[in-house]
Amino acid sequence: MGFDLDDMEALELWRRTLLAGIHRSAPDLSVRQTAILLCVYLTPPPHTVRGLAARLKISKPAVTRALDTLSGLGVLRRKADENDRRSVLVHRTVAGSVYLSEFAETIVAAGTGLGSEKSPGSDPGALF
Amino acid sequence: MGFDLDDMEALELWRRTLLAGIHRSAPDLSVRQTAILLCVYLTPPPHTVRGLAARLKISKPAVTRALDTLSGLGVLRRKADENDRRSVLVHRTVAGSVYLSEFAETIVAAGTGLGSEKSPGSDPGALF
DNA sequence: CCCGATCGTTTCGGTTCCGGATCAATTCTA
DNA sequence: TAGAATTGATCCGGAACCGAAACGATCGGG
Repeated sequence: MGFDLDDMEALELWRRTLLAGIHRSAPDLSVRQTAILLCVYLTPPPHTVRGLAARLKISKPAVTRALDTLSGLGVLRRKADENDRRSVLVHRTVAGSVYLSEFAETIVAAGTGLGSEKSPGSDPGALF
Repeated sequence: MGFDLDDMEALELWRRTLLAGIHRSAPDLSVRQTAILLCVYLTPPPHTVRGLAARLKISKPAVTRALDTLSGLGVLRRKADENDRRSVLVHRTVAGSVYLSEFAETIVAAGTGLGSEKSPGSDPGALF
């Protein structure tokens, strides 16, 4: 699985993806909201408010508000923990899977044909 | 330059990078501020307010305010256009190059060892 | 030399987000 | 079972951001 990415390609990948995301009419999430969404979908459950706050090193109210927004969009779902009813478990949704699939496609599309742009005379190690 | 990235790897790359960015004590830029910074550094000059606004499809005041923040951080510099003094040209700075170099390293670090995590039994095409 | 067009900025009103403190509900402990 | 601890939500004041509209400065055509 040759996965290689030099500094310039990394920045160009990021630029293209952000550009595509801003252009997209879909509700664009903030950095923290996106991070929460990715954590819920890519790391093993269970996911609680305090757990997400600790993992992202942000405050609990910030997580609560982000969950309000994300669940309002339908890409996430809150569910009471039956074993400890103080806790709230965060679950995935179909809409969230669709959203992230499209987001992944955006990133991949931004990365295609990225390694073949090196101008022959450029110093391969210099960024700027 | 074999650059390959499947959907799951793309999302995981994004998650790790966002996480590292949030943890970093450095002033975390918004999505649009980052996009402006990357456009200035990765696309050929000249860069004007209206040009950036058009490229990012955001309003001119949003660009002006982002330039206020970014130039305040020292990662960008405004300079009057001598040929057309209505225009403002946006230039790079050393601090900006340093900032983006570190950002690029963050992305690359998030991407290292990303392709060797496929569990053998997983359906390679299914995201969730 | 104007007068319209264009540029970036500022003003304005409104929305969103933040962290600390606080709260009610629930669980744990002595 | 009473009190301490924990969890998530809410309140609060402040900061950041947004787009539309208005503004001054500048350029260009007639």
